[in-house]
Amino acid sequence: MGVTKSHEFGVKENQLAKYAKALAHPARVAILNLLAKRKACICGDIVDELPLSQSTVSQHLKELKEAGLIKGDIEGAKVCYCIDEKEWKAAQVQLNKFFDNLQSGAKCC
Amino acid sequence: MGVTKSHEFGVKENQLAKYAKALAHPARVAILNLLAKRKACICGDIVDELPLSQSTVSQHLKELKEAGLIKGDIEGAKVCYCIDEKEWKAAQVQLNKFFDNLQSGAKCC
DNA sequence: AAAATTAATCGTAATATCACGATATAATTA
DNA sequence: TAATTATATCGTGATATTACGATTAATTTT
Repeated sequence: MGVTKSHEFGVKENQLAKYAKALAHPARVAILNLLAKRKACICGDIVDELPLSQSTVSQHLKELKEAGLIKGDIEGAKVCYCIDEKEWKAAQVQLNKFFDNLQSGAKCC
Repeated sequence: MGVTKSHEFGVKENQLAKYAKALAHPARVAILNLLAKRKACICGDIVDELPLSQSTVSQHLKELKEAGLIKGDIEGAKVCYCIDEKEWKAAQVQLNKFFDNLQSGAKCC
């Protein structure tokens, strides 16, 4: 982002932005859909499902993990990724709270 | 994003990613909070509330407008920004559908 | 009409993101 | 043990984002 001023904003705004950022690319949305529907969770299978290289998928998985939305379990040579249900629900609740804040009534313009 | 492959993904994934991207910066979250709570809607007032320059705020407003979440009404020399309630609710519904897709039950890892 | 206010846009610098191939590392199989 | 398989990481190029000051264009005020 180039010299971002994230630190000038509150914890809540940053937390919400962090979740949103994790969802801000269709590949990551697609990955989360696969995990959510348990159609695939082994890294290699996810790679097979997407039109991206192994290294790119690995990078997206890393971002999702850093946002806290998924976790990776090492199973021998393979890695099984799963949605972190607790964080997942926390993200949903936080996003909903944000959207519910819309105050209807007298329009200002 | 450099040579992004968004087009390789479905309309739904891209739509969701578009909304998420709009929320992916704390400044835009802050702006939406101001609009939602009707604390400010005149561009200049929004600028006064944020630790960013006028041109930067204007750029963020443009992105929110392009995502469809807000609209701007010209009022003489000033511009009043408002949340587009229809699109706002559409975004909330779509995000919720996405989060609700999580299938619980037997863990895969 | 001239000066001031308001907001968008332009140009640009710094940094982040996306994507890939190549390589490294670790586990499995032959 | 050697070869194979699975995944992460490194290095890099292309593009996007964030931020700002300066400028522009349009209104409003003086």
